[in-house]
Amino acid sequence: MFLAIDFQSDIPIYMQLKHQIIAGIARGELKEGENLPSVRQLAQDIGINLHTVNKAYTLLKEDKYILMDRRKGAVINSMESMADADSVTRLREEIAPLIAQAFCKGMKEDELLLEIAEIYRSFSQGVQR
Amino acid sequence: MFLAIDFQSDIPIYMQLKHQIIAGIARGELKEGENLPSVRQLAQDIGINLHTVNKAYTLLKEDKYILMDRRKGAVINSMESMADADSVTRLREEIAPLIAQAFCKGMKEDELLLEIAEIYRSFSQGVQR
Amino acid sequence: MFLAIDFQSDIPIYMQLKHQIIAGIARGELKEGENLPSVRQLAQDIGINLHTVNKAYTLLKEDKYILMDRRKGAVINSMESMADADSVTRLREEIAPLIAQAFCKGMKEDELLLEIAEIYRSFSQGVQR
Amino acid sequence: MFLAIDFQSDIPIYMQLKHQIIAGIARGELKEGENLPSVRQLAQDIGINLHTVNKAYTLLKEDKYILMDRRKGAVINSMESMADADSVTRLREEIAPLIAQAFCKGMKEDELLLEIAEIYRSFSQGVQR
DNA sequence: GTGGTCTAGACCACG
DNA sequence: GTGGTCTAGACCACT
Repeated sequence: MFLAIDFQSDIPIYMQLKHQIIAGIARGELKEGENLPSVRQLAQDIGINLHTVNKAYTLLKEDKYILMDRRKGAVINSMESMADADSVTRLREEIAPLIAQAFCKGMKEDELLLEIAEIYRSFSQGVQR
Repeated sequence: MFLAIDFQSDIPIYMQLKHQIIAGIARGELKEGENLPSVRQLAQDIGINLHTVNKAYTLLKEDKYILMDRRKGAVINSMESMADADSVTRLREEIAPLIAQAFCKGMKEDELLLEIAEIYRSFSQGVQR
Repeated sequence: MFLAIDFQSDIPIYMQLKHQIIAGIARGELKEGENLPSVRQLAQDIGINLHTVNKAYTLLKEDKYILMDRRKGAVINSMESMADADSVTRLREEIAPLIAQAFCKGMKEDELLLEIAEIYRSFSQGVQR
Repeated sequence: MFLAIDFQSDIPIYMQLKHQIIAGIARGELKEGENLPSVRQLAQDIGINLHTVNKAYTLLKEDKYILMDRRKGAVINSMESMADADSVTRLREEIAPLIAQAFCKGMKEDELLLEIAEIYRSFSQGVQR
């Protein structure tokens, strides 16, 4: 899987990392049981600090996307184990401001829903839940 | 309009302020040409520093939500003037990671679309575009 | 002569006023001996504060563009009386940063000179010096 | 690169800073990829507050002169990336009032063009575009 | 009285 | 050690 980090972005690197790994899971590029590179390895590959990768992995673990195994390192969790009502509530709160902005910026309801559906499908394709 | 700031949140105050004012516009509580309180006034009302309010106003101005009128202070812009292709592109990029998370967390496509539609309508109600 | 003030501009109103009156002189719309509206009149016409117009007139007088006559009010000065080596030196200092920006923004020398010449001619047309 | 700030000037310090850094780029003293000092470092060197330096850097970033790299701090952008049609339009509007003044102050067209060309060349010397 | 500028100092997020 | 955030207080430009 390819990770593209934008060092000029105002989104912290560890957050970009987290987002891209989740996207990889959603697209089915990272499957249950699959190993992520070691913290050291990934940090070196991207050219970032160890701590940064570590923070991303820690957050992914807290959100149940991965499991940290002392021997095998970071492993993708099963889709069933990821599901979590609390997270969905948090997502709802995070998405509302974006929708308000979309509305103000002139997006119609059906336009917005079409876009969202398109993005959703770009992920769910080929992933067994 | 009522502004509720969560001082414990990890979202910066100026960002919460920005979000809530945009939500106010989307809900039609703040209409074109209407004045926002002065930075000093609002800062005092909320109990924060005026520079924090100023930062929120500056961002809102850069994103065309408000105008800084030299005579009247901060004024809500017209919905037409807010529209902007660049912002929509930026929104798309911000929303994608949230949808990937929603998918992983077990939300079905129609569930998601239903939620989004609901939020959208909670805004667009009673606002003339 | 028509004065268009942008109340949203980051350029102070008195400065916009000054610029536009100088432009009027340069375009020959305001000729030597001609009267400017009274401070009161102009302030009311544009919908701004008395002090703001006053400040613009004061600056124009300091820079020799107009004469303040107790009986006749503000009067356009003669082009000969406006000339002033000091102002030219000040202009040079003000224009240099703009040229540095033009260069960085990719303007070629001949492009820049062509533009400047065009602007210059849009003024000098029909004005006797 | 040497930065000379005039604390008596009516031009804000952050603006002088911005101008001088742009001039440094135009003169080729600051090249693509080169690092600017950290806000703290520069603030201390000049003897001003770090927030003032920060404001200058933020403006330079918004105008594409520099990039804020999360790992390396402020970095000079490539000349190609600086180019931007909007900025050129804005420059045109800023330069027009100065030309009107130059005309009124008695500068002839060829005098003006000669001066501008001289300033332009003082910048473009030794800079690869 | 308004926003803009500058200073100053604190704490935190980031790398 | 870096920039980002927030607070606080001062002065000034502008209207």
